[in-house]
Amino acid sequence: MENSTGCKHRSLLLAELARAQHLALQLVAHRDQHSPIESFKSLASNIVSSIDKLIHIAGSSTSEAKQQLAFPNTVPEDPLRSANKDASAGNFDSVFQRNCNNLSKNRKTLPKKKIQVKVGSGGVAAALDDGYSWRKYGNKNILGSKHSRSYYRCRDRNTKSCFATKQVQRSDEDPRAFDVIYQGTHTCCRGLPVPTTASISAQERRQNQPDRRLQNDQRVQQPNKDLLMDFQTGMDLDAHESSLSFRLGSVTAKATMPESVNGYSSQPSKPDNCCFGRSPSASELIDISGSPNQLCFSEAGLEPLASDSYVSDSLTPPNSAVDADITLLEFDTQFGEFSVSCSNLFYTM
DNA sequence: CCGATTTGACCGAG
DNA sequence: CTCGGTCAAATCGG
Repeated sequence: MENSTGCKHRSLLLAELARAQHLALQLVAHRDQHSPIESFKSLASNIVSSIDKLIHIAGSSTSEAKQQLAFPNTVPEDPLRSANKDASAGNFDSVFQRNCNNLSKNRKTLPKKKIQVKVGSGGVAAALDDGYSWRKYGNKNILGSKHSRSYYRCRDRNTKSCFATKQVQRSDEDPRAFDVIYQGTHTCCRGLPVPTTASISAQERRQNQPDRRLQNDQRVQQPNKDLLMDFQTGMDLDAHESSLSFRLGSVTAKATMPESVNGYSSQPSKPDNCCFGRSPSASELIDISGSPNQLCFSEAGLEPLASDSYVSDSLTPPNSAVDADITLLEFDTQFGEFSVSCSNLFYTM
């Protein structure tokens, strides 16, 4: 239940979000009109200020909400991806250059996506299997926690420079639950995940699937990029109603953020926000979190960046006022409905 | 032998 | 100084 303070916070937040959106759109317009760099900088500065305000508003509610507001339910952008985009953009911003230079140093401060998985009938392995291939690189006893935390990084870290990492720790409250913290997005396009299954340590894989080579062969799947490319423009983000509408093929849909997002309360067991529509009886789950799949504000509203344009375009200042990562498309093959999980809604300058 | 995990050491942030 | 995150040598197992 939301109290009056919560309502007030929400109103403030939404108003400030609307302002930030307006500024962002102005920024885009300035780009196209080839306005002087000073006005561009001024707008950028205002947007930064607006975001700062947003963080403070959220922060006055809870400190956790503060982080949630800055990077709501997010699988954060991979630092390497930033570096690549930076490089391809040629000149850009020193902030991203620093990200590139201080990859490991900044990782700690990167936004995280925390989820909680429960061990079901499939066992620990199935509960923790997210379809990606991880290599354990550390284990640590955490102060105040009964269970140690395991550190994993993507197996393609060296071969494909995929810097995605995750931490797995058994919950103190519920021994059947695991807290999983993801950092960075996969650039390896490996393992396309059926969300109901998921990631396990190599040790756990061995325990359950003795033939590792077979496992390795099976895990290489390609993301459904065709669907991503079919994602059409015509989106509209309504900051006042916290909704996102868009079309996919002939289907028009509207997503409304749940209370947990609007009220900035934390619900680790329900990491996906922006979901909508009825629960499909026959659904096809497509996780595209490993793909470049950002939405980008433009004059036309909120629209997706095509995979191919992602690297070169999405971090160039004029084109990237507001981004959102889609991590999950849920398509109901029976009813033609689908839902989108926006793991990220953030500003890039 | 090779690849993966374990584990103590190290480093940086707070 | 403490603690979380990472490194890398040692160890394990197929």
